[in-house]
Amino acid sequence: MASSNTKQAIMNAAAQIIHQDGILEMTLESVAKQADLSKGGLLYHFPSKEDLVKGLVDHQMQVYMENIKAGAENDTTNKGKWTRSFIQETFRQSTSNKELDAGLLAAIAYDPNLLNPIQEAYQHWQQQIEEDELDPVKATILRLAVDGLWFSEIFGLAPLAKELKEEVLHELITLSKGE
Amino acid sequence: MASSNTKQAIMNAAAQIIHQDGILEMTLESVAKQADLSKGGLLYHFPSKEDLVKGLVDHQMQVYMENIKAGAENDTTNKGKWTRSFIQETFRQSTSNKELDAGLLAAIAYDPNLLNPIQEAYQHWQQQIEEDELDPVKATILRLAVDGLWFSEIFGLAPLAKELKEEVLHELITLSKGE
DNA sequence: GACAAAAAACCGTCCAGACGGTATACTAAA
DNA sequence: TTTAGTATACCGTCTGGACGGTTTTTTGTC
Repeated sequence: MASSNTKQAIMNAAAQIIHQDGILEMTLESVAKQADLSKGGLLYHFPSKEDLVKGLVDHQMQVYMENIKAGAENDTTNKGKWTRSFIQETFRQSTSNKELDAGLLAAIAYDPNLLNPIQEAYQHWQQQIEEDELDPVKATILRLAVDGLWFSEIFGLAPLAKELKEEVLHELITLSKGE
Repeated sequence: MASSNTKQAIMNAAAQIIHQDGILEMTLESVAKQADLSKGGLLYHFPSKEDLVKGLVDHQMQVYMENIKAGAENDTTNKGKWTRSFIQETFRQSTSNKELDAGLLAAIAYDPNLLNPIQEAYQHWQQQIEEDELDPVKATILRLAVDGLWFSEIFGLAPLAKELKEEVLHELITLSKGE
């Protein structure tokens, strides 16, 4: 119980360091310090650095997956429900949740294999989106657009002004309701 | 003249290692070996590792910028020319040029500040796209969609099948020609 | 064109520091 | 007294980069 909280604190600390100072600054010591813990204490919860990165990715992905599934299932309109849920949830993650960003970057830096769970989830979503009672090409463009928005936030590549961002989201949702 | 070739070879080597083995494997020694050079020789051309990463980013961005500018200027239709050029060139980069990917990932890992030139270029393009005689929201969505496509290639997040990818490109270009 | 001198390109070794991880000791609660 | 959790000390390895040297290319002069 303390264990679970500490684990969470450690992952938060790691994500924050990655976000602020870059991946190379995320050392066991720096994470431990940020989480107000000793290196030994950290290693008790994550026996290796790879375990830490894996923990980051897996934990964030679990939430991400559950939310998208729930969004699709609770949508009263069948047509485009997966596309819509994907748009909503990815938009939300991209603007508020920096931990998934950190996990993504850490994973590709430390070991591309750690991306596997994310890649599998995406494969599944892409399939749902292509079979969403919409034109597959247009639906895919909607998916790519939110991904692009997320991308722009991660790397700071002309992230959209708040107002434009809201308009883009609104338009994407509208388009997800079909022709 | 040998200098220029060697520099290019070194950057190629660095990009290849990043792409194959990840950022952490890109050490001065591994790059030197891949470029068929000694560590001393490498450090002659790039006095520090940061210089190497900066070189990667700057060189690739220069090409990227020139191509987008040229594409817009050579477009006979005024409406949507920047959006179209951005789509074309980013699509091209995302499918064939892995060096910009490598530069992007290396930069964010080693020092987020190294992303500045890319960020400035994007800011400029975004502005052109918003003033491209198209609906700004729709034009922005097109931009984001190609970025999303690039994103999907970098991280392997459900990269599109070849055929779908072509259809998406075609549709984006069509949409860039206005309502 | 010959050739010395200077500059450019390149090599291999060495080292201080940082890092991941182990071993072990401590502490508080049950 | 056991055990989960934390702390401290320590070790072996790797890495960036400094450095002194060597080879190759260019340049200036006759």
